[in-house]
Amino acid sequence: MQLEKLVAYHKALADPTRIRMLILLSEGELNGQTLAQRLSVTPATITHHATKLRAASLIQERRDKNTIYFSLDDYFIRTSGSATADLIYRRTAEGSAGEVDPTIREKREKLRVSVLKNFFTTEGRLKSIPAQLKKKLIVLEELVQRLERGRKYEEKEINTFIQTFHEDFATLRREFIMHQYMFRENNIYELNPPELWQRWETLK
Amino acid sequence: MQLEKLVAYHKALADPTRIRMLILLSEGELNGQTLAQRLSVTPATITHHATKLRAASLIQERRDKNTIYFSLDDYFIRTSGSATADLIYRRTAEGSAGEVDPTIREKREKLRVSVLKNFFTTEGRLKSIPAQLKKKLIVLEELVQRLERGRKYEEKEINTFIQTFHEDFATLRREFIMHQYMFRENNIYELNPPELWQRWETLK
DNA sequence: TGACTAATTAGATATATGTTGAATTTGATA
DNA sequence: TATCAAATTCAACATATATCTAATTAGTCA
Repeated sequence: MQLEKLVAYHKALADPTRIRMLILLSEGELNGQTLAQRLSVTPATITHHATKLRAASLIQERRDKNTIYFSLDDYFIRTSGSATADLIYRRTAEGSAGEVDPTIREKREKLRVSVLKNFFTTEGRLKSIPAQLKKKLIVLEELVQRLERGRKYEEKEINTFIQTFHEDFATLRREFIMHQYMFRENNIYELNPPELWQRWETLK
Repeated sequence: MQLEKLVAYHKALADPTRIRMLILLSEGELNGQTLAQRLSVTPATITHHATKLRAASLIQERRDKNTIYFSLDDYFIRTSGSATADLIYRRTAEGSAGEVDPTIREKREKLRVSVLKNFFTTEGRLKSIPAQLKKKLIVLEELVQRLERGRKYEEKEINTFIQTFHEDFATLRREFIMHQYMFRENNIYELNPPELWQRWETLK
């Protein structure tokens, strides 16, 4: 049955330790001992979780001597669009060391300007929602920065806000959440701190 | 913490009853009693699951007199790209009654021809993977129909097959799975029956 | 072969969760 | 107000699962 596979997939991702495992693996392959140490659990626990992640085709293994190295299954890495993959993949995009090459910064700014020019009308309305993730994020960030930090918004307010730019408020509202620009609780929306935003600059 | 939300989301979808609930709701809103009956559980169980689905923003509620009607949160409906949303949303796309307006059929054929023409070279190679879901599905279907029904493929075979059309075999292989054209078990790939395929014709 | 290391398995425990029937609450209506 | 229907809460149970320690297996290398 088909249903069961879906459930198994979500079960695999329904545990904090396993997600943290995937996040660690997104920076490169690691063996069981190391994973155990980094996650403060025993090797037995790693084996347990590895079994489930493997069953869901989320990780792969490679053996070298006595040691088994785990890594993300490319099957999984490729995803962007699921919030989960976002969280895990985002970190790999940019090395945690800061400092950006000035040439790179220039390029980014150029891209940003060009996206804004192409996707917004002269009146400032959004012509269409970019399909390409990087461009979409530029647009989302552009919109979201017009919201007030720390203020709580009703769903209706958000809808109205979005509609001044684009008719499809449901999609955009959802994208705000998915890419961590906002969060919602009991239908109240609020801006996330920018550290949590999915930033387009970090995508390769 | 951010991690916890992700986990909660996956937990919400990590139960067969809840997924079946969402599938039922994809055909329209239903109240608790009806859901209970359709799923062969008690109303208490529905309340329990509804609480979790609501917490994950997957359903909405509307009250009419004494009765509460549940429906999918548009937040969720919009998704396409996650296999889960695929499974749930697919059913809503085309009314189960068959028969398609011949004008519509013509339009579809035109779109298909145009996509094939635009995305394939004259040598039959794939120029690029369409970003738009509908077009992507046309391309995927075009590729996948060249595979043999009922035959089991090694991962390497699939890679080789795909590479005759496009270099990025990892992405395409993944798309085959995501959109239900194939399934895999222990790294053996096999075609799904066409009834399971995500068909582009059913997208509006 | 024997010593060593990484991984896995097995058994145990605590916690989480899906389900139910019974009791309670909520809202509508006669 | 009394009554009815739908939903929710509560208490109980069974099952699943995350984690650990200890024992075992697998594989390497001197």
